[in-house]
Amino acid sequence: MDTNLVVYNTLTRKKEKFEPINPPFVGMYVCGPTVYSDVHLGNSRTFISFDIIYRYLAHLGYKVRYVRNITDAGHLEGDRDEGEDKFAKKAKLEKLEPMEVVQKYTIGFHDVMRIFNTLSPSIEPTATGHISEQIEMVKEIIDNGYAYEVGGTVYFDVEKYNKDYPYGQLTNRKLEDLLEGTRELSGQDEKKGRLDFALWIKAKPETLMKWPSPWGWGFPGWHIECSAMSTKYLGETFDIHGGGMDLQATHHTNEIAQSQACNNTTPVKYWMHTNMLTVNGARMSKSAGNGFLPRELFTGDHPLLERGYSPMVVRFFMAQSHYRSTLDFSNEALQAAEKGFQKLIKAGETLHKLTAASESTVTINEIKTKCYQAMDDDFNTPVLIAHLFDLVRIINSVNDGKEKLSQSDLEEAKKLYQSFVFDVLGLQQELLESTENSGLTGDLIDLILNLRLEAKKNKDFATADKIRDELTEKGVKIKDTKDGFEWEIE
RNA sequence: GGUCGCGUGGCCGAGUGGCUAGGCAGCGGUCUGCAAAACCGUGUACGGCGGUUCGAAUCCGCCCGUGACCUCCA
Repeated sequence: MDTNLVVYNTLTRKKEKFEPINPPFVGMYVCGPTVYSDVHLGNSRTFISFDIIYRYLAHLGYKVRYVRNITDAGHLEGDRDEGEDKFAKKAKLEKLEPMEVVQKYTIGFHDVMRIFNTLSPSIEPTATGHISEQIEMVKEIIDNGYAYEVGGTVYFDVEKYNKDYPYGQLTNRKLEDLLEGTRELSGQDEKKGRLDFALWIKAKPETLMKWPSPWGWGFPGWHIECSAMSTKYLGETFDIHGGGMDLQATHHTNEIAQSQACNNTTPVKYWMHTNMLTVNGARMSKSAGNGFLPRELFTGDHPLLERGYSPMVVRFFMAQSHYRSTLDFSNEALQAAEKGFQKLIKAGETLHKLTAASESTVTINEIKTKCYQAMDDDFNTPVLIAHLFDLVRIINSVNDGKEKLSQSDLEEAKKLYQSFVFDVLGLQQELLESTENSGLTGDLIDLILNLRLEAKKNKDFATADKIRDELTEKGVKIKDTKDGFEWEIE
């Protein structure tokens, strides 16, 4: 199959035509969360971005195997292979078993993903579930001469590797430059090279999460899980590997080195990285303490938030910027997104009430072409949304009787709307009022508004306005129509 | 210090060597008893200074500002 899709490849720093290795199949691996704490909004952005990418690939007809891991072991506090285990630390803090920590935050992560309407990956493997695969991989790397063991810990020999392959390729750096930015080895260090990193780490007596291995009891290094699991489920070379930009320099660089050293082949054809979410211009991060939890955002329970914003508003807000751009968070920007989102969704409702004319006065096909062009250009969702607002204008104009759509164009418009708003962008209608509309409350509001209608007919505008003002104050928005009214609860 | 970005009208945010991005807000109009919604019209934006070019916000150079990574974080 042939498409016009072009993707930006971090590896080459260029946009490239997307040509999967085994079409129509596409293998995509995305680095998932380390489940030792709540995911914040910045994390969510990456997964929402890749959700849209996944959805669009599927929409184009690719058979995508989407693998997103759960890191539930082996992630140390520092990346110098000497810090405390993140799970053990959290477990101590919360007086839990490490696996209880894992369970708690895995469930929390899934909840957030569901609320944001992201599709589940095809496979969601865990590090602890693939210890033997990781051990096999480490053995292989040792056999190939790119790793060495010191007292139960196995290190990757970066300088050796760099003689054969470009270690700093992903971030366009030379080994010398990398070495410069690294501290000297201290007398106590057991690694040979300053850039060497652990593939397998010897357990200390107090280590809780540990497994037997050829090098004694220990646990895997952080990077090896992704190499092992991507190889297992997607093969030695697969199409897309994604993750946040912050993983590029260390995690992904090491991942490439490990896979290459083990399998003797380049692991990934297209590397894709999403940019950071910022707050007041600075990166949202756990350590900076400026990270929002999704829950705080929805309820507005955060000092920086004026009020809450719904999950779909947030999703729409994110889609309004390109995944490779930073996105800055502010109340003003969110409120603008909220209005835009509502406009888009309302037009969708209007679309289904339209009646067809004998012929069209506007063309839908042109917009459709532009929508595909936008997404084909490295998943350019902000441009896609701009075109969808052209469709919105047409829908509303037809509704106002100013433009006309033929039956076939009307069908085309519905299809277009469904495809891009719901299937690709993954937005949903948030009809909080729908249950209320059908209940007693709805009946009562209809009753009141019918009384108001009579007042209007009698030119008793004082009463009519009073009813409207008071209902508005209670959150019932009223729109008068030609021969009646519409209302909705805010 | 090294690597890579970014700087677009009131706010957010795309983009292209010459042709309207879009959303929100504002202003004027249509509609309406008045509103709301919708629609129409409206903004001569691209950090600064040079250079290339018939033409640059878009390419090049320098400068200023700012951010990310190089140390845990998507």
